[in-house]
Amino acid sequence: MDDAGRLRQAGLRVTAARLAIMQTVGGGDHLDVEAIHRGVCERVGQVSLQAVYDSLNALQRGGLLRRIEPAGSPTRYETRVGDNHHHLVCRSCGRVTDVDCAVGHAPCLEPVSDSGYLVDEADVIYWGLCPPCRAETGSAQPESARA
Amino acid sequence: MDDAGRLRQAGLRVTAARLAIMQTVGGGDHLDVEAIHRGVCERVGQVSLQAVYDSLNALQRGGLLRRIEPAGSPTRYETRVGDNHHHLVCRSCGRVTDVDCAVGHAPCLEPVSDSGYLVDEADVIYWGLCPPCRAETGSAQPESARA
DNA sequence: TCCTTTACTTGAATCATTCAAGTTTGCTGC
DNA sequence: GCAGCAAACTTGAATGATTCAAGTAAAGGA
Repeated sequence: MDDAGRLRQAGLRVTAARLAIMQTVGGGDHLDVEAIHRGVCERVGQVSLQAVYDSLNALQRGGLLRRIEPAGSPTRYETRVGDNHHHLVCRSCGRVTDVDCAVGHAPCLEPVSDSGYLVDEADVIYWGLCPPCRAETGSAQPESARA
Repeated sequence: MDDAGRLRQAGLRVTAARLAIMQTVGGGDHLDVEAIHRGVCERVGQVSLQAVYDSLNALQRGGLLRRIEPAGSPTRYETRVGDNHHHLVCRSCGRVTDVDCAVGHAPCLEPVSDSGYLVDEADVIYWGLCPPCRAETGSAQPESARA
């Protein structure tokens, strides 16, 4: 299905701004709101930043976009939704990279004890240095991850 | 070792404010900065909010506190550091609950492909509803976690 | 006890994000 | 194809957690 169809299916109206958002986010790499706004304006002319925020929220609620919010850095968005993947985030430059779950359908992501919580999602973020930033700082070989 | 000793070991000066922060965070349950500030003032009288922010950062850098930053909610702190535990966060009330890693020393937290990243930490947050909020909203039985 | 460095105070600034009110536009029904 | 309504968009302002800056106070080694 195309973006317009997906929008309708989510009960959202099809507008130039929203199609441009889908294209921009889909063509980019975990873009932040500012970058999305720039991309949208390049495609369809002036669109207000607030419209971008509003649409991003609507698209996320509708399941067309996934929101990524690494601690201490602005929100980013991606079009890869509904699957089982996590993110590597660079501490130095903020770059975000997709990484598949180590165990397929995330059995280890169900907490041993859920303490009575009704769990509906598990967010996993790996923190580290991306290859370019590693080269810059001359970091040693990888250690293992600790939780 | 007591808090004063831990502070010195981290190369930090021992002050009434910092000891009060350690006590407050240790005695509380994943408190946010405002709550920590209140607790500190109760213990040692007026301390500026900025001093609390500054000390929390210093204590975190020194490894005496762990910072928890669930997406979309203010930063929280805890004294349980250096072990392998994750967090359950309630979508409704924001409550944070500790949960041990399902697999001991987090083998599944090493990404399949680290894409060349030098990974040093993995953050895992489970999102859901805590028991009281579940009761309020009359939610059904738990689903399994998806990543 | 002195001196240097670190911690703290007060006050202002930042920045992502949200709220509010009014206007425009997509789209359903006629 | 047109009317009407709700959703989307615009402009402008507000919010709130966090940080920055400059000056004062106090910890702790010499």
